[in-house]
Amino acid sequence: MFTRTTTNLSSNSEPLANCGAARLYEFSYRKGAEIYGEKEPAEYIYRVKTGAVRTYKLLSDGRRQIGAFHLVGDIFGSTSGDSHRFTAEAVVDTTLLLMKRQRLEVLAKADATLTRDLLNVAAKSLRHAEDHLLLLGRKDALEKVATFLLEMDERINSTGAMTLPMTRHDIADYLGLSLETVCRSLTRLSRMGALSLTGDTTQRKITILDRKQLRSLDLER
Amino acid sequence: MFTRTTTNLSSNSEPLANCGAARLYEFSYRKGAEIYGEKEPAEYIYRVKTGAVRTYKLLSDGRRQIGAFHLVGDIFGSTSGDSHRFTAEAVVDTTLLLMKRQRLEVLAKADATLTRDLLNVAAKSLRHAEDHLLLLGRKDALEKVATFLLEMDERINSTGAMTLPMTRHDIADYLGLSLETVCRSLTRLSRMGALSLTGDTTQRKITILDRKQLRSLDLER
DNA sequence: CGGGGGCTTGAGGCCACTCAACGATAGTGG
DNA sequence: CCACTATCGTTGAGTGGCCTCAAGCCCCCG
Repeated sequence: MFTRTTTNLSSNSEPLANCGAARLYEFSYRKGAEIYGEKEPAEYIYRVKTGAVRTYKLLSDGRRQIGAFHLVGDIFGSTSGDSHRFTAEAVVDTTLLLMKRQRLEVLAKADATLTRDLLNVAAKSLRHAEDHLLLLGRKDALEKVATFLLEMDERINSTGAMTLPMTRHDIADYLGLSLETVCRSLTRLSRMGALSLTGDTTQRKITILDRKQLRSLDLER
Repeated sequence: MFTRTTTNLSSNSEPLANCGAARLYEFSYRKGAEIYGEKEPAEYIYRVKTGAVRTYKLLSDGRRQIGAFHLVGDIFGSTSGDSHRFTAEAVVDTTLLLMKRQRLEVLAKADATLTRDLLNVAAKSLRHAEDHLLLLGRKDALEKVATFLLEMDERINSTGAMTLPMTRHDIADYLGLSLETVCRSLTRLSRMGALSLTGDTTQRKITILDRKQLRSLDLER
């Protein structure tokens, strides 16, 4: 919850955890539902309670670029500007906690820790975007998919076994590929022994078998 | 300067302009000189007084992705984290104004406007990065170059006539293309009548002749 | 004057794209 | 219960856009 789930209030591990003073709202979205649209005024900050969210931009001819996936615990919508630059949609059925921006800013005036938290949230988004620039601009398909799998594993549970909430189409639009290329890259990685693909359409399960091999494709220095 | 160049202190137009209280340093860099390296501790915030700066990431095999160009007046290095995520280099001979991060943070504690400025600077970087994601992931070569020219025109003087400080190679690494493709795209745009290329190697001058045509290639909705 | 850096253009190849077909599963309504 | 449809994933065939390699030009500088 934006709230006191945690005993550790050190601002790094759980930013905005100590905001009991602000009113919290909870809201549920069906799979595919829009949470906010590009250019809408940014009224709330959100935290994922259950489910997953994608934020994206569109070109006028329909090409889509997903900027980020937000998983359980993630905070998003912190556009430090008046209006959103992305559209946000529920990837699966999703519950969010939301908090009024304005209220948060008022609180931040009196609370230096909260201010720092807000800056940290912004900085984290920036870091992610910057890493993604390198991926989109300079990595080939196999490298993109390998990087994606390592990112998701780390963010879901780091066990190497994951059931992805998003479709191949979503992954493709996140990585700047076609969905067919995502498929082919996964099969290739599977054939290389780096991972195993099990489950059917509704339960896409991926298990990382050889993390080392994936890391060798994820060659940031 | 980070200083009082401006009479308008409204935080939107000239963030961090009112920091007379903080000590300012001035430093010059030769063309190609490194300003800071990836993973170095982030000690300063910078503002371009004259010249231009590129910030980039490298893959271990040498592929480079330029994240942003910083022109006169731009503020950069505001990694709200301990260390830099990019390397910064002077594109041409450059003079920077710098200010200690730590000092700035101390001042920000007492000054809500300054805090807001810092958030705004971070937000602006984020916005730029997010726009660039769309470009890198979903635009073709001609669209990338058209978008680039419109961005540069707007940031330099909006007159349609500009002398770019960066090389074709820099542009390529910014747009996720090869330098040859950048060349070919420029020639194509020139042949289409959208712009004119004049000057020699040392004075790369580009004049936009048909802004409408460029905009139709820059099809964000 | 020779060398190096930057820009342009051409030739050819490859990677990722499009188009297409097919299998599997879930949901819907007769 | 069973077509019927829609959605998602996988795989193949063929194409095309961008990359690589290469050559040549111009300008500056030692």
